[in-house]
Amino acid sequence: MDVARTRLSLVIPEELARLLQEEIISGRLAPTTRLTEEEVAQTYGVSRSPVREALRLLERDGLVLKAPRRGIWVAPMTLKDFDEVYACRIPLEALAAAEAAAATDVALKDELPAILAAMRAAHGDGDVQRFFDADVRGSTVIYRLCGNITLRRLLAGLEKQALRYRYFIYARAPGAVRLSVEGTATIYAAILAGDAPRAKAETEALIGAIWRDIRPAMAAEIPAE
Amino acid sequence: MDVARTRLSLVIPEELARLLQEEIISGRLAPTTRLTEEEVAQTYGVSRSPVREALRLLERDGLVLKAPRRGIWVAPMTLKDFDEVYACRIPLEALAAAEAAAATDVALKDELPAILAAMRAAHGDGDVQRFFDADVRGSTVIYRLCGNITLRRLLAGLEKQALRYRYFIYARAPGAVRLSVEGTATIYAAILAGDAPRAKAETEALIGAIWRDIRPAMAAEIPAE
DNA sequence: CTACTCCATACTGTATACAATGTTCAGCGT
DNA sequence: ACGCTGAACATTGTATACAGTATGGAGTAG
Repeated sequence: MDVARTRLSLVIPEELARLLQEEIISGRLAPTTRLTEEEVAQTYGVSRSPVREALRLLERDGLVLKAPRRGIWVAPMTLKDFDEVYACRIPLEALAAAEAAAATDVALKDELPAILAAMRAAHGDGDVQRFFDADVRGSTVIYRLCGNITLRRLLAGLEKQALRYRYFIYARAPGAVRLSVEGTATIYAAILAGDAPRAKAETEALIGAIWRDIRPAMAAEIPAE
Repeated sequence: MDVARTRLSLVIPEELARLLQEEIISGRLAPTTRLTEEEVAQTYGVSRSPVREALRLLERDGLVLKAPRRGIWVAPMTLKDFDEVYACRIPLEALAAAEAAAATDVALKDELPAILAAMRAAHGDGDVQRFFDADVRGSTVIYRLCGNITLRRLLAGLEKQALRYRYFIYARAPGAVRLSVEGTATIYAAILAGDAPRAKAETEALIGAIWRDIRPAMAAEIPAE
């Protein structure tokens, strides 16, 4: 398919992983769906070689599960997995926020207000997709600010799993977005003020609050494990 | 090479990654060494396909760096990277220890004393390699105890980077091993007692102490970045 | 009707061939 | 002498062919 080839032109495995990742996070590729290399390859008009690499990348990010000689499936969404992701996010995102607050890259910090505005606007319009795009951009800015490449690597692997659950809930209960928007505003303020301990504490508080807030709805919609 | 093929018989990329990982952690493959796929393939008597997958795995674990179309290098050891790894280890290892303390798998917990004994014995003999083998086994037991698969995935990627620095220092200043042995004893005691908060606090204390303890020697031996 | 065996099939894993790109160094011009 | 250009080379990226294994269903025995 020529359209796919064009979009994949730079580095096929990474681009392919990004496309598949969007499918999985948005739920268009349902949990436990079987992915065969040949089918993915034909869908995107490439051979199995880059597909295999893309699937390894998705495995690294926890979006697919792989069993040797048996195949690959979209990772199931379970309450256990949800809890695990949030338990790990709290300390890691807090660490990232603290380092971001201590950073000196003013130009990068100045992007945060615009991102917050975009989140608010999307929230006002009830546009979940746009809210997510802004949210992801905000995370990216914080990761770049903190400059800890190792932490960035770890968070990249968590963020995608987390977004999957957040997308799932927000698409069903858009009201839950408000909690995220307001908490994000508080965190950005702390980062802009250069207050690392407060950025850390506010991040721990927000992620913990979101966790508690959406967990009951999650428990009603997905299996325990 | 037949010997290599035999050792690689199960799942070649994973086995290959494990062998290369040992080479890197032990320093036999020096930082910034260029790795060409063909050369690795010939060394182990396999084709480039599994080699490429193995190198992706090592990239995931932060042991090699990859630039598209340009090649792969053993990741450099720098003070910045060292600091990053330890900053991330503190909250993640502490979380793992806390969950391990709360676990109920008595059979698995009972393995800890033997592992501690092995660490002490290796320390007594000044055998760095054996100390590390025991240390890694201990980490594995804790990860299995805590049952948080997501956390396990994140730590697996950190542990290898961390071991590289620890191996580096211990091989030069074996006395630093004592700190690790005694701290580990305290943590294991907390886990066996089912005291999650103490396991968490002791782990934070130990990793922070090791960090501070070996950092000056590290600063003298490796570049800042 | 059930359970077990065996075979066909589909898919993953590995090897190899081919394409494309980055690097290096000789040769030329300034 | 120095810098630039370009072509040969080395190496990665992709496609395809082949090998080996897990799965599912037909067929048969109990």
